[in-house]
Amino acid sequence: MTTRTPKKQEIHDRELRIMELAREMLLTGGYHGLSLDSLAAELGVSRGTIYNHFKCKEEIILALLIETMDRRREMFQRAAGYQGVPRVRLAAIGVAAELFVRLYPDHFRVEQIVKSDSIWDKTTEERRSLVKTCQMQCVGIVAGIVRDGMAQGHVTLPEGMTPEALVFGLWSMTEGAYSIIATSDAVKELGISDPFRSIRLNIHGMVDGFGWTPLQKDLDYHHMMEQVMKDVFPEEYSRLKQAW
Amino acid sequence: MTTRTPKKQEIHDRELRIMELAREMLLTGGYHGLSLDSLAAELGVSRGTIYNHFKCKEEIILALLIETMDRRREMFQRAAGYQGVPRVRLAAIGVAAELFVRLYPDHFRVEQIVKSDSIWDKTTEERRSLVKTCQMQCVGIVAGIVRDGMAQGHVTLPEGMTPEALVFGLWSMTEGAYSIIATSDAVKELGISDPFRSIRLNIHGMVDGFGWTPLQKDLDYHHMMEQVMKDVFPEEYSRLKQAW
DNA sequence: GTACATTCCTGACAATATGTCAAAAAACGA
DNA sequence: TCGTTTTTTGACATATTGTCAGGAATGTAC
Repeated sequence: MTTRTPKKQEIHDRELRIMELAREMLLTGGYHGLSLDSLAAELGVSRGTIYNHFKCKEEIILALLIETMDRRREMFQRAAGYQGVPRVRLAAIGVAAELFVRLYPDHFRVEQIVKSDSIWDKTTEERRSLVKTCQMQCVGIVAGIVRDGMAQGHVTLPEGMTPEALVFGLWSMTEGAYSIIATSDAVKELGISDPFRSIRLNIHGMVDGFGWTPLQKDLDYHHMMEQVMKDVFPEEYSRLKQAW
Repeated sequence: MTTRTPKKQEIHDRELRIMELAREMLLTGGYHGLSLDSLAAELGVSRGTIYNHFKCKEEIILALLIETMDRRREMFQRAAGYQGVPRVRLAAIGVAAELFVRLYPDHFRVEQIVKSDSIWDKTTEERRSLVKTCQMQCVGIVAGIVRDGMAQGHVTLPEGMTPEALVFGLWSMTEGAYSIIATSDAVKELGISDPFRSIRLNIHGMVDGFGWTPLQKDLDYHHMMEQVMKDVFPEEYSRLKQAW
């Protein structure tokens, strides 16, 4: 199916190379660093050929975003399947989120660009809906764990608060934290040596605040998260340790 | 001092008009919506004149960012001066943050653009340091309240967690939430009718999680925040109500 | 009021983008 | 091998940022 004809194969391979190179350029030079002129030159094709693969520059960026978003969803799914009480499974999601952002730090660069620019008008409905689907699935996975916790009587949310609202809080905190870490050197100047640990502590505090058992003081979450890494994300874990 | 000569006054006035119009264009069309060509045309001057005011397009954007950041810092300062126990003062900061983002929704648009684009190289050191100073001052104000709470024995942070780390968590959550609200319609689809309320609940939960007294259940924070609005931000409050 | 100095404004110019498309080239199929 | 289809090309149209020499307006001294 992949190698129907040599030509098809060549085109398919080129698309991969376009995205690889585009990600590199975007990472080093931001939106303006991704020049279709240089991209085409570097690839040894004309600019017209690039437009045969993608309708416009923005479509390339969105394709890059979807690529990593998909990877994150896959990691979330694996984490959610971890054996244990719901709160531990929630912590496993945290492990996945942190591993993801540390393994693919350029993902946030791309996300920022997508958020800042009014690129949505130019892109195809198909790709846009892919982004949204991916987002909602991630939220759904986490909300499912919250529901499990409630069903098992481990946590009761305040009046008028839905599981999705709690997930929204978790999502906001991680999203905001990673964005601040990536774009500001404020964290260093605040004397925060390990911002990821800070966020973990904050999230543990928040979950504790809703009385979700077992509470932080009754379980060694730090040790547990190490375990999750080794059990669920062995490959990613070793890759991260190599990089550091 | 302001009206030294008619000419100086004219130039000064024009700078205000440039920023006003630039903000408008940036808000409606993002980074690319701000075209110096149209800007100059609309203002009835040549593009060269714009460059007499600002070194480059990015400087205009940064100037806009600083303008609103300054306004937020001023609001934070007022909130921190509210009479009450530290936790209530912290809630007052929350009121300020929420009022700010609702009164100046375009601020986040500008912030996203600044974060996404590699504009920092092009801008002057002077403006860049203004941004950072403003950030650090906001954090400092909130961290001071946390320190007050600790000094008065209302809260004890976990081993190895600094007041700045807690502020980092609060900052992340609000930053992330406002960014998600502004750029994704996910919140609506999640059935979250009032995302600002959701964030308030999450933050209350988090502060509760650290055992900061008086706890949420012992004080009517909802009523208290209404009071803060009327006491500390009467003008902003009425302006918000008008807009809605 | 006039002449001179200074400041300010202009619009053409260079450089660099993106996106389009007719025509050329290559690949395919019988 | 030859006609058909697909793919690639590069010139073109259009738009944008930033520069700068020269000209216009303004301020100043007498």
